[in-house]
Amino acid sequence: MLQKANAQVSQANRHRPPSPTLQDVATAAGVSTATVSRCLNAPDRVVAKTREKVLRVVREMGYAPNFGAQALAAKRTNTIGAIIPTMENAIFARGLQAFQEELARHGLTLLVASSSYQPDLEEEQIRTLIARGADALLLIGFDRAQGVYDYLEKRGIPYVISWAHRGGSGPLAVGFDNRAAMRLLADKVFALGHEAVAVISAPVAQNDRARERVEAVQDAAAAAHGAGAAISIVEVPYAIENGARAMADLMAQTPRPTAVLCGNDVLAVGALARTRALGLDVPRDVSITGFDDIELAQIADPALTTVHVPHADMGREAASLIARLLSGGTGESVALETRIVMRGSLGPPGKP
Amino acid sequence: MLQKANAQVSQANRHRPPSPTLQDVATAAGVSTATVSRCLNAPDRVVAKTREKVLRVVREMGYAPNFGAQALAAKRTNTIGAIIPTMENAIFARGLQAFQEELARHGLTLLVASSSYQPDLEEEQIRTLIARGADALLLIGFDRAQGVYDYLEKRGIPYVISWAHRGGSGPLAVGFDNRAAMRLLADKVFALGHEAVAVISAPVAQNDRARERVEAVQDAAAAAHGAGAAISIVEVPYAIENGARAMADLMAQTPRPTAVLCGNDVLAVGALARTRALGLDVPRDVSITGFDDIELAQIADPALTTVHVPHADMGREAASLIARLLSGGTGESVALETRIVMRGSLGPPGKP
DNA sequence: GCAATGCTTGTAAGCGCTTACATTAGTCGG
DNA sequence: CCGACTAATGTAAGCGCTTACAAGCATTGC
Repeated sequence: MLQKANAQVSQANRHRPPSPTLQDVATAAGVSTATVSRCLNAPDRVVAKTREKVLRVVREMGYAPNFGAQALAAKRTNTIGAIIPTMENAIFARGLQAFQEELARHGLTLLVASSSYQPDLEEEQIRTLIARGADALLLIGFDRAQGVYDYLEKRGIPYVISWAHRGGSGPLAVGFDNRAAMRLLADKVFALGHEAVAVISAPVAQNDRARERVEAVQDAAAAAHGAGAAISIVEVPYAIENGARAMADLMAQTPRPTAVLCGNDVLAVGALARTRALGLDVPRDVSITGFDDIELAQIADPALTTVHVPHADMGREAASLIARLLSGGTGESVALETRIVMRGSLGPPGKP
Repeated sequence: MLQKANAQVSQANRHRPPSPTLQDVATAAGVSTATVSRCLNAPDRVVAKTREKVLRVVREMGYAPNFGAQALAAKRTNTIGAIIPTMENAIFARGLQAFQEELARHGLTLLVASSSYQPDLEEEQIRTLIARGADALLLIGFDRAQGVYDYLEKRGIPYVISWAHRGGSGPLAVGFDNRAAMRLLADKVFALGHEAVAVISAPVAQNDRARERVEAVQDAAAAAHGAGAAISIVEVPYAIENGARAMADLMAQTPRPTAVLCGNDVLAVGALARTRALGLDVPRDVSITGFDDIELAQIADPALTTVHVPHADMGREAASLIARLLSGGTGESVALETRIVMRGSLGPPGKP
C-alpha cells in the first residue's frame, strides 16, 4: 500500500536509520533479548546491576518497543476501545475525557469511535475496534442486539457498560439508574401541582436510557394522578433545534402543558429558547427541565432545573474497572448517584 | 432487542476456541496463505473465482486478521493519533468527532489523548501514541519544543497541525488564521467607538492560538488609537468560572472597560454571567465577545458576538489530508475561513 | 566440601501476517 | 500446436517481541 510516499514523508523516510530493536539493545548491553525484555516488563526478575546497565543502554539508544511485535507476542495492546453515541454532546465528551485520563494513569490508551445513536453503526464500530486490537471496550447503555453480546463473549473481550445501571446480574456496568433519577425529578414536578405534563425525549427505540427516563415520568404521573393520567410524548433526536421545534408543537396544543420534561439538557435548552421566543414566560407559563447538567444548563436563562449526572466519576470508575479486569482482577458493577439540581426553570403551574 | 448477557469475564475466557488464522482459512479454502492475504488486501491480484471461494470461507469462519501480526508484518496500523488540549471544550470535542468520522470513512481508527494544555504532557502523549503504533498524528497549534518536531521527523511520522494556520512553509496545517480572525472582530469593536478595551485570554505562553488572538487585539488597538493605546490583559485558564472571576476584576477597575474581548466562548460566557450578576447590562454597560461559536454562545443572554470557527470542516479536512499522506499522496496546508457572528453582546459604548 | 536449592540469565520457539521471489498455469501469435 | 510471455498462485523468509524451558551460578545445610 504505502509504496511511494509524498515529498514530505519520503524526505523523512530517506535517510532514517531503522529504530533500534530489542536485539540491538541486547547486543549493546551484552545480554540476551530475554533479559532486556524482562528489564522492561518485569524489572524485579533481573538483578539490580544488570537492570541498571540495560536500562542505561535503552535510554542511550532511545529504544522503544515495536508495537506490532509486542502485540503479537504478548497478545495484548494496552489499548481500550470506547464507542459513544457522539462527542457533540458535552456530557459524553467530558465523560470520555475523564475516562481517558484514568486510562492513561494505568498505562492504557484510548481508541475512540462514535455510533451517532445508530445500532448497526455501533455494531460495526465494535468489530472495528476489536479488529484494531482493543483489549477491552466501553459501551454506552444496555440496548443492543443479542448477537453483539454473543460476539463479545465469543471473542472473550471484556467490556463495561456505562451511562446506565441495573440491579441484578448482567453485564458489568458503571452508571446510574436512569429511571430512578428521572422519577425523582418527575415526582417533584407533580408535587408542585402540575397536571398537564409533556415529555420531549430522544427516540426510545434502541435507547434504554431515553426509554427509562420516559417511563419514569409515566410512572410518576400514574402515581400522582392515577393510572389514567396521560402525558404527551414527543420523540426527536437530541439537538437544540429539535427541542425548539418540539416545544413549539407542544405549546400549540390545547390544553397547553404546564411542564415539559426533556430527555436531556440539549433538548431542554432548545425548548427553553423557543418558549421565550414565543413570548411565554418560564416557569410562569410553562416549566422546563433537562437532564445531564452540562454547562448549557446553568447558562440558560432561566437556568435549567436538571438531573446532575456524575460524568467524570463515571468515566473514571469505568476506566479503573477495566484496568482491574485486564490485570486479571475481578470487578463489580458500580452504581453512581445522581441528584436533582433545582434552578429557575421549574416552578408551580401558573394560575390561568 | 433487549438482552441479558451473562457477562462473567472469567467464564468467557475459559474454553474459548482460538480464533481462526490466515493459515486456517487458507487450508479450508485449499489455497496458500499468500492468496488469502491477497484476497483481503489486493483483491484484483487474484482471479475472481479464487477470490470468491476464499472470501466465502473467510465469511463462514468469521476470520478477522490479527492486529498485532498485521501491524508487525505490514509496518502500519491504520490508526491515527490525536492529541488535543481537552475534550471538555465542545469546540475540540466536535472537531474531533468530525475528524473521527472522516477517518472511519478511510478505514482509519482514532487514538485519542489530551494534554490539558500542558506542553510536557503533550510531549509524553506524542511518544505514547507513537509507541502505540499511530501511523500519523493530529496536533493542535504550532507551539511546541523544537525537540518534539525533531523527534517526529526522526521517526518519520507524518503529522498535521490543526486549529492554526500560517502562510509560508513549515508543518502541514489545516486551520485558520487566529490573528486575522480576532483582528476582524477587534476592528469591529473599535469601530463602534470603544476605547477602554480589555482582553481575557488563556495563558499565552506555549499557546500560539491564544497569543495571536491577544496580539490581534493589540494591533487593532494600535491601529485605532495609535501605538500608545493600552489594553488590559488578564490571563486565566479556559473555564467559565475563571472568565467570571477575571470579569469581576476588570469591572472593578477604573476606568472600567467598555468592551471585553475573550479568548474563547467559555471565558466569555463566564464573564457575561458574572457581569449580569453584578447588575450591569450587556452591552449597554459593557460589551463582551467570545471566540469559537459553540452552542453556549447562542444560548447565552444576550447571545454572544463571537468568531465562528469551522470546527467540523477542520476535523474533516485534517482527516482526509492525513489519509492522503498515508496512501502515498501529497498534501498541502489548508486555510479555512472564519466569520464574525454578530449577536447581542456587542454594542456601542454606553454614554456615561 | 558437596549436593540441594533458588536465582539469574540464556536459548530458541513461536505469535500471525505480508511480500519478494519462485513456480506454475494460461494466453496468444505464428 | 508450440514457445514466449503474462497472470495467478505458492513458498518461505522474516517482522520484533515474549516466554517456557534449559542452563549456569551462588548460597546454604549438613
